[in-house]
Amino acid sequence: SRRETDNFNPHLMYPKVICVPDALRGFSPTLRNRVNEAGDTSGDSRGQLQRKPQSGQRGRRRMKANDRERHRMHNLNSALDALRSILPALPEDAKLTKIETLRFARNYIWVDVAVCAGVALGMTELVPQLHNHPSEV
DNA sequence: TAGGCCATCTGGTCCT
DNA sequence: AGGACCAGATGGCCTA
Repeated sequence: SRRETDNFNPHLMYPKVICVPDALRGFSPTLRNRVNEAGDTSGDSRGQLQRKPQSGQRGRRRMKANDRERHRMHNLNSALDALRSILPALPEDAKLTKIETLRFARNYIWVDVAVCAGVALGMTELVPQLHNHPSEV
């Protein structure tokens, strides 16, 4: 990907600074459409507003399931935000993408934590090996 | 304009 | 039966 090749090398210990100037990040296109177009649902063929209104018990179940799924994904994103917040040396405006966050955390755990642990335990002979990353995920 | 990223919807599957 | 989880599909925004 462009972002990965230009800004983030998963083999680097830390990613380069990545600017994500998106004031609307966190708001889905669907929600933005709802706000901006006030009922004009063109262009969102799968959006809730343009879907056939589901009625009956099946429709109610589907809407509840959608709600739960939205909530579940928001929780997942909150967890990712929490992870981002504890990763070291990240400038304010350098919000990592999801995949970058996971890779960065993995590298951080694998190298920094493992090396520190190795040194602390006096296992210095293992430290050079820790710099050889296991296969990429 | 293509490609990356993202939020959301949806149906399937598994679990309680 | 209902909830959690997952993956595919879709469409909008952003950047090079």
